[in-house]
Amino acid sequence: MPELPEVFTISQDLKKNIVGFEIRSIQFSSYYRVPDDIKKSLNKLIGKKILDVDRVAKNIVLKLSKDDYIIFHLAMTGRLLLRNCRDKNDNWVKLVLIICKGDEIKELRFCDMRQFGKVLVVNKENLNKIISKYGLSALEEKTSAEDLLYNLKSRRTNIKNALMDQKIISGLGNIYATEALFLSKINPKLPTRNFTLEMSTKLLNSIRQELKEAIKNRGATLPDKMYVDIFGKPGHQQDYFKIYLKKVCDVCGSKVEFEKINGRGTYFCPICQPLETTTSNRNKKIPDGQKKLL
DNA sequence: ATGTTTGTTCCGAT
DNA sequence: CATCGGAACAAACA
Repeated sequence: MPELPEVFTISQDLKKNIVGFEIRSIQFSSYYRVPDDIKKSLNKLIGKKILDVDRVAKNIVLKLSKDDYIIFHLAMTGRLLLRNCRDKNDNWVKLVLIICKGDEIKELRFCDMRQFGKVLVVNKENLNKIISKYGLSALEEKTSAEDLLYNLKSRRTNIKNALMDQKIISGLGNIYATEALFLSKINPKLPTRNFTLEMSTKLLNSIRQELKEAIKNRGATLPDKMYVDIFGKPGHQQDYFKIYLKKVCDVCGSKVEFEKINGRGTYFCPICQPLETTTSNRNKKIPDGQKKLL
């Protein structure tokens, strides 16, 4: 599940709890198919100190001494759990960083049921290369509605699909893209080509509102309980979903539509988020006679 | 049993 | 050649 709010929560908690620790050893699970070169580069990090923890898009980045960085991407079902050595085993453990600070020893366990998650060791240069592949940062103040509009217009697809594209704007996944579209009353199937600055502004505000609320609530844990924070605790944003998993629209009471859009389950209210641009056209522009090429 | 599932990457089609 | 969309990746659950 980890989308930006979940990754943010994990990264923030790690920063408070493991900065200053040193990597003492690393354990790999026998079934975890990690490439040998990554295993090797991880093993070279033994003895190094964790200087900082950061988030880049949906990646968690541990900054180590001497220009080394560990990047975790949790994909769909990845977890990072901070445990004491005596704590009972966790499910689906891929690898464990055993870290210490003085006499204090802790384990950072990277678990992943579906094994889509990734771990990578890079230097600053390669980290920057990875960072540069991502699009706008939703939470950064300097990201403007004009920037978003420009990126959206560069693609020929629907808005839902565009929001999921990390090269356009990074951090959103299926849940928060769905929620932000509902908040801004935009139909997920609306072509990005039809966007106006007014819509982009509204959308960016909704994205920020949604992400900030979810961060405050420490992310969302779905009924499958896959996402938990580093202490194994669920988030609470699922209690504040406005459309995701809903049957009835909170706002107007009509039946929520569920449809696969680009392969991803999407919830939307056909009344609050009409596809026809009849509502909210306060612009004086004449609605463009769109060619409906079939 | 078949169809779902929070993400990303790759490949084929256009 | 660039872009888009779907399949694949793997495992558990209903």
